Amino acid sequence: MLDIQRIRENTDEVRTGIESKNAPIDTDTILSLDQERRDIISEVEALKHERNVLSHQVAELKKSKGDATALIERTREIGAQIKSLDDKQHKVEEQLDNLLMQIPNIPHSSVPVGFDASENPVVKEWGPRYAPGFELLTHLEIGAALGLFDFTRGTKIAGPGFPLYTGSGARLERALINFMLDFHIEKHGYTEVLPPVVSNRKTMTTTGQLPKFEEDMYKIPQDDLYLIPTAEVPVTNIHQNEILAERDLPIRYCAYSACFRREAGSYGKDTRGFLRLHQFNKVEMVKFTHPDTSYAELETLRRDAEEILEALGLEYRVIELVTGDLSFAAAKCYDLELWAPGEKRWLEVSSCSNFEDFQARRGAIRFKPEGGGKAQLLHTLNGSGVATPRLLVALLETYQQGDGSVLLPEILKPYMGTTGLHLK
RNA sequence: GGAGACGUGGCCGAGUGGCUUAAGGCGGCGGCUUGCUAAGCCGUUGUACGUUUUGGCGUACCGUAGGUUCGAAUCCUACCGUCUCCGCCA
Repeated sequence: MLDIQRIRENTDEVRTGIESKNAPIDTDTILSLDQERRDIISEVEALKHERNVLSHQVAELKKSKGDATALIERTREIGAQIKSLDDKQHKVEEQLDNLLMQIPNIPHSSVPVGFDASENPVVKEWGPRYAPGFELLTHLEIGAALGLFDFTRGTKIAGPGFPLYTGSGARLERALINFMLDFHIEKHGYTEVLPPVVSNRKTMTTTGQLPKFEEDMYKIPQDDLYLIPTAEVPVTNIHQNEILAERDLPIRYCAYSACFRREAGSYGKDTRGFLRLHQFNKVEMVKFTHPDTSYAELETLRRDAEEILEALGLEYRVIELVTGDLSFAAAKCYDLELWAPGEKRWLEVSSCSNFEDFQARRGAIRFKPEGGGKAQLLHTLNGSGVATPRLLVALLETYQQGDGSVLLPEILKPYMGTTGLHLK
């Protein structure tokens, strides 16, 4: 959510920013509702002040056995006016809130202006192109040969997009999760958390999934809960409605969670194998930072994700998102993409974003400045570190051998017990 | 799922319709003292919104939302949460 004061005082800047995200914005309606709201408040507060004064006079009169009938009559009238103005104020505020909640975050000034993903610049490329002297298989062919997963039975159990990992495939999935968690904890100083995989309406609203993207979520109506699309949601809300000490910033959490996405409207795209799933596993990093350091923290966040890919020896590139491709809540975002040699394409495995105070305002996440003064909103950031399904794809396809086996990087040995996945 | 108890400031805790501008304490902050010394004394203390001549002024906030009343932390209703006991359960 944007600061209403910012919309009021820098209307043009806000409008330009929103339009660069290809989102329409009706600032006129917002500003007139804002004005109406403030007018009502002034009026109702004057009436409440009068009522308070008169009520004290009633108390005095009653104490001295005087006649308070006229005063009581007047106060009763004021009460009725207050009630009607209160109702009006609630209605105006509801309309205003609804509009404000629909407005996306404004891109940071460093973000290149562009219409869509086709204009995203590549800002970094790393690693050698893997070119063995044999015909490369896709992860689906490798997995089928080695018995790593079973999409047919996953579909039987739950439906398409819900994968069943089997044997070494299940262990490899678990190994990757543990490897990434340990890496971030030990090398990058994150604190591990293991959050609920469901969240309530308020929590989903803080991070920006609601109210705009209700259709993208799995919902449990009986209990008014949603399955989380990413650990970003519960972890960012750890400090919802809290005031933190400035000296405790930045706070860095990493979390494993299963993630659930309906992917409504994306049928036909990437439906094969692991490329797009309704349920997948991801290690997520979340930061709570001082506003002055959030962009430096975005760079190290991205670096923390890159190091996972480098430790696994996988070729990757970094994309900077143009304004038109930025998500609703993000002010700036990098995507990390792995090269999948079997699929012969780049696969997005991480998204590292700075949300500035957009989520913090929705969730009332603040810090108290060291030298005293008012609590102010902090900045939230998050990045995948990283998502497993596409990581698994790139890993299998990169490390496949000519004989149908897969030779995994040494760094996974402590987690897998072996580096070789062989045909039975 | 059933029964009961309880939700008050950063924390503890008093408060049964107007003398609450939420007592008192702890903690924090500022100052004084420097032979009460792992101390003592004094002062101070939250959030949001509106308004403003930037000094203030006003309004609201005692789990949340309604209601009763001239007036609600206090009375009523619903909901949420915590704790205890019972039931069920990995």
